Amino acid sequence: MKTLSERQQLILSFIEEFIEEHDYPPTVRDIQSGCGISSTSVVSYNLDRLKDSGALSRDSEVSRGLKLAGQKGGSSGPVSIDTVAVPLLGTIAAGSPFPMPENDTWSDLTGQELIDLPQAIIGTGDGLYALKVRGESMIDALICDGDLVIMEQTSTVRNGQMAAVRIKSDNSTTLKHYYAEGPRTRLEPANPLMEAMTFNSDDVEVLSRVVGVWRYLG
Amino acid sequence: MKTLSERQQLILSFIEEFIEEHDYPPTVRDIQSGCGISSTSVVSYNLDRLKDSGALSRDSEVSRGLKLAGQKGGSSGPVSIDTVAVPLLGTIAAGSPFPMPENDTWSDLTGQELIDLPQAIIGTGDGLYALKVRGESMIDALICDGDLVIMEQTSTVRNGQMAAVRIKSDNSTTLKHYYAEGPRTRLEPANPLMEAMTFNSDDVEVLSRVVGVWRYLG
DNA sequence: ATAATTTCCGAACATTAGTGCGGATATAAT
DNA sequence: ATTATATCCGCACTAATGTTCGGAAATTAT
Repeated sequence: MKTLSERQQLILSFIEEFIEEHDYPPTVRDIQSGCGISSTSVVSYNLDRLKDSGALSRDSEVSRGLKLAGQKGGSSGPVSIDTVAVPLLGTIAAGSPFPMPENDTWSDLTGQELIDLPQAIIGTGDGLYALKVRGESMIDALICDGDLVIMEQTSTVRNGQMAAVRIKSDNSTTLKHYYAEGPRTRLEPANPLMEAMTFNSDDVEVLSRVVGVWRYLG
Repeated sequence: MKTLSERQQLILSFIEEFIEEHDYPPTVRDIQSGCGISSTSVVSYNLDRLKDSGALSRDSEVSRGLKLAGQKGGSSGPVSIDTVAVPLLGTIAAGSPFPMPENDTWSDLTGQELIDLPQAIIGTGDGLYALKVRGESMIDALICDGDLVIMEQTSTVRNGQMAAVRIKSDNSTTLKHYYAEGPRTRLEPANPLMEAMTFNSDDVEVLSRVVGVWRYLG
């Protein structure tokens, strides 16, 4: 996709702010003066470019006929808050390969099932994805069948954080609290009743960080 | 306050629907044809009445310069979805009394901390409340320190559901899977490695049903 | 009934606001 | 350099749109 020019980004953010303030979209001339553009035709031109790029839709010959892409309709009824959509990439089960967001996969997330989580408890949601747990293989991590695990794709975690780690020597993947201790790395189950284990640091590979766990009991 | 005429209510609902569909307000003439009104001036007249009654605000000499009263500001960035606010009533820890939403408490929820959960995964949210877990006393239920437990106040649960139950004879409260088996009641820990226990049915009291568990690992 | 008030009508009117067009400038490709 | 291509400029044109106004019709008050 073509990148948006500086002016187009300016226009886009101006439209956002204008709607935020007035609850209706700006006119071409509002954008003109708001973005310091010399001619209305230039605004019109760039609006068409933005339309081509899919950033917004435009109703022809309609004043303020702008709609930002991804803008949800007005809401009544229950309260609305900001949420983040997290793609559900697959399931984890004992023995099965650990699903990871590959670069190829990211671009083709269309049709993926999405999990909506409140932004307040999840953060920005950048690089997050979700996995559904199958089976009881994660009992040590206090995670059971049916749980939804929210993960952040990263290879660096701080000590004490929970992560999906792969033990290269026996090609297994588990969720453990991670403690790098120089040449050795200690992996500690969430269940304090279980024993921790240590490995050579170059034998463990961090695949993703565990951000949260959601268990729903209908 | 003066009651709105039939035509004014019609106009009001038309504006709502129009915004719902287009994401920008209608023009005077949109309203005219949409509500079958003979003259634009009549629309303008009634818009002024609606403005007087506070039902909407109007920007003078601005096309589509309408804003419905009580309309939420437009949202950019993360998507907004319907959510349910659940009050956080307190904490559960080993030995401490189990917090329950008393009738008195419900009426005075002002200032209570609220947890927002997506309606899609929580349901209507009726009678729900949240508790924060302190300590490791719930390990058997695969629940650890810091977890947020979402509960529904009810005294009737179906077999297999997880509930907060009180054992009268020793005045303790735990979270267990509940199985009524005639005169005896079996309580089964979520952790399949642990043993189930059975009690006389009139010795166990169901306090609340466990709807969900949320674990956040910053 | 009569008067006062509200609501409606139709038709202009005056801005507001989207679009088109010739040409100037820039930016990228050959 | 030279051709394409993308942006920009100013201006005019026209459609879209809010407003005004005299008077009719309906509703309410006295």
